[in-house]
Amino acid sequence: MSSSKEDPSTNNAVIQQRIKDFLQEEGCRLTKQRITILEAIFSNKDCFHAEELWVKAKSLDDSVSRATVYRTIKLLIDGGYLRALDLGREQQYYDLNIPSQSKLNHIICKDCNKIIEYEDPCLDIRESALINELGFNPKSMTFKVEATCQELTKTGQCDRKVSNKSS
Amino acid sequence: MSSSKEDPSTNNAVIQQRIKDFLQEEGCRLTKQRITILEAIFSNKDCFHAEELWVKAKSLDDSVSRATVYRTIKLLIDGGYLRALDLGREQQYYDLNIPSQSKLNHIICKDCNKIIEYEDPCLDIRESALINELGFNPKSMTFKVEATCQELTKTGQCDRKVSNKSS
DNA sequence: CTTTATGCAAAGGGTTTGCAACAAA
DNA sequence: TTTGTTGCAAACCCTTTGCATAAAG
Repeated sequence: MSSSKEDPSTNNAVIQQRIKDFLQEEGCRLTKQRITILEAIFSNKDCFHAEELWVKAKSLDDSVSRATVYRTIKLLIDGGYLRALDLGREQQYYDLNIPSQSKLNHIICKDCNKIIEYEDPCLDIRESALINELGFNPKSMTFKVEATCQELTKTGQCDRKVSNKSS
Repeated sequence: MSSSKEDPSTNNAVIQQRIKDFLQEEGCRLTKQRITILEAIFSNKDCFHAEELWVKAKSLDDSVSRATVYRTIKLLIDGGYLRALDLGREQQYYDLNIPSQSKLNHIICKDCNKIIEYEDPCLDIRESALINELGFNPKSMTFKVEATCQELTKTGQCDRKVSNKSS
């Protein structure tokens, strides 16, 4: 019951199909660029920004332009399939907004610059209750932590960081 | 003991002086523009963005330019007196980074577009512990909630929102 | 006086948009 | 065919920066 791998609602192929259905219901066309961008999104583990997504999509189909990536991202956000994260000023980050896959909380490692997503249901429940007491109905919650890596501090390297010993 | 009004460390005039001292120690000059911008910052209740601060400062001294506002903000962030908030993509928000006054958590009201700051020590403690267990030393934490206003939903208006009955 | 700070306007950088060509359906 | 979509490049918007002038110390 705690395994989500068998849960069809978390199967990427199923979700991808659901998004395609959504697009068609909306009267949008399933262009090869949009399909490519979807594939690029699902090939990402966690969150990503537009430029990353464009590079990935472009590697799958060279005809994909930045503009289409931005337009598709907006489309998917409107449909509720992607979520914007506001993790930094430089560029917007996005991730899949599938309830069973959404990890609302982010650690930005100041050492390796990676963004680590993690879940904390306690946090969500507690904050929902608290916000509700303050007179609001929460629609989205994001928790961002900037941190340094203990492993890197202790051992001089960590799994997340590409080894910088050689070179 | 729970009153912070008498605590000299939270007295705006004292903090403002401390910032001036800091600037001089750093070899910076106390120009009238910087002093004006400081006054504008302290006349704000909660967080603000650069444009708001510029408008406020300009109303106090018409000679203050946007560039100087941005440069002063950066100076104060470097000194640890202001903090950048990353509440949205459009523009950067800032607030005073005085421990006793810092409210790390923000509700962005989707109805009135106001940003409400609130404190939740439990949240900070819990998350610090959790992040630490994950192998990180947290340096900064921000929690953002987008929400709708219950009062506005129920009564058609709320105190935060400027009345939209007339007009 | 010396040196830092300022205002202005132009440059940056991510994102959006107008438009003519293009391709789903 | 028809209508929505694309790529391109220009436009946008917030923020930063180069430079000549101004002013703090």
